[in-house]
Amino acid sequence: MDMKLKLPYETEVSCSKCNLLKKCMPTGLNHNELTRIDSLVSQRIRVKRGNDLFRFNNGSQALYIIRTGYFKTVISTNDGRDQVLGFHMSGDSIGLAGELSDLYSCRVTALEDSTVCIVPFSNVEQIANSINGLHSHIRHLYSIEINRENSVMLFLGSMNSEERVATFLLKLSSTQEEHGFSPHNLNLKMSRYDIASYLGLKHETVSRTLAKFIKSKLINLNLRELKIINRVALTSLSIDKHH
Amino acid sequence: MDMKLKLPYETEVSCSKCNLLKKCMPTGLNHNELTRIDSLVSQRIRVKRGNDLFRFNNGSQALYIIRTGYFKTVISTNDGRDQVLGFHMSGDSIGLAGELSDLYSCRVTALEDSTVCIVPFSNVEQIANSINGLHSHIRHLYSIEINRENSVMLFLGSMNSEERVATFLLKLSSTQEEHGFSPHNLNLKMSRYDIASYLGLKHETVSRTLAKFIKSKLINLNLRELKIINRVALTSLSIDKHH
DNA sequence: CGCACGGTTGACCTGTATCAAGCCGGGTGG
DNA sequence: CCACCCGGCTTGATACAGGTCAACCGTGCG
Repeated sequence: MDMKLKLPYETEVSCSKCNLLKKCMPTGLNHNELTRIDSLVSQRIRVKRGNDLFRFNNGSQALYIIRTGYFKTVISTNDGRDQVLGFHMSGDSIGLAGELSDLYSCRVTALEDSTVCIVPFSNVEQIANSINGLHSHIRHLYSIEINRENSVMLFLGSMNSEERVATFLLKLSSTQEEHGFSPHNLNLKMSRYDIASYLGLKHETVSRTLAKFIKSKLINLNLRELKIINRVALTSLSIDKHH
Repeated sequence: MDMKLKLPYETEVSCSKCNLLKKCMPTGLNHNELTRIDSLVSQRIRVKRGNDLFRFNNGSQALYIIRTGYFKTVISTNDGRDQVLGFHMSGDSIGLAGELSDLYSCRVTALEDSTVCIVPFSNVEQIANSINGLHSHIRHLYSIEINRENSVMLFLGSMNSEERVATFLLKLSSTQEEHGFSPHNLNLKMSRYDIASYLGLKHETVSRTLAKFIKSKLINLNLRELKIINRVALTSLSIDKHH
């Protein structure tokens, strides 16, 4: 199950040369600090599609930063219920929850072949004081995560199925755009089941809602290739009636 | 609206003499460190029931630690929809989300007269390096919050109304117990509307579900005085079938 | 004292779940 | 290379949980 493959892999790069650096570390580091950054990362691993990026239940206490690929995080109860908590792509940090409650188990599954940098908090602790803004950067990562979860709670708690799906698609689209991809053509990495779980719906409802969007010419959809063709209408369906 | 009342108030105490210290700061501080802790708190304020503990949208960047009282956090969209994100009592930290997204506005409302200590992160930044474990303690606070939100997403995403209400009551009960109160007699500080919003239900549904619980002798209820009389049955209704 | 708001309960309606059947595409083994 | 199968997905028919609308009551605040 735990199919972390050790290096080497072709994309092995130091942090200081990584093009994700500005997303994953504080900005404005001087040369001195930059050279220290590399020592934060204890490991760079590959995770193959369908496999879990495991977090040992206690004490792991590391930040997992996605270099390439796509993940979902899933919480499950001991009576077997699952809930997808989120999707994550390159530049995102996961593992912030740290020590987990004993009530639930949480796993992080690769939805495509991925590479991940592991930053143990103990390393952060050791050198953070000598790197300007690293602590507040970590805090920033946390607050991003909390804000993300807040908006998930919002749609889980108060939106109907159309609003949920529309919001989901728009969010996906803007994330794509931030990563330099087209905001109109989405390549869904997750199954309808994953989407359904994430949105608190059943997969049939997701299918039907997407079908409705197709019929009313808001989107085109072929398998997992989705094209947004009427963003305005989609936005007016979603909860955030802005831009 | 922003009814923070300045000191003095009778419960004015230094951190080092505060009985919440072990909950709100790292444990095992030496005397030297203890004396520094007080300088973390920039202000201790009162918030009267019904008033908001405001957070200025950007840059506030402070930790609000509840000394006494009870709060709810609410997110609202610009189209007027509200979602209660959580309830908080003494010892809890709020404001971890820090800078908020521009999409939603978030407020923290006192459900009873309360007192709050304000710890600006800038103060933390200044002295954290000289206090052992403060940084990791702050991280711990974040991870508590994230875990809390995860479990909210779980019931918002996958539970029916009975499970939601049962889980809610049991969670309330165990929180009470942790604070040294009876786990059987709950004094609900929040309205049915608040509960409903939190649980992603309508207030009528909350009422009816509670009525069902009363009829089947799981609880007694009079206004906001709630007594758990069949905890086992309640637990078997809730999602976590453990202890 | 009275009013407004929180809460309960009933009757009815609807959105989403549930159950079921069938399709398609990709991966596997013969 | 083809056939098969399985899992992901769609679509339809039906059921029901929870939402909606409405009336009413109690209580606590002004």
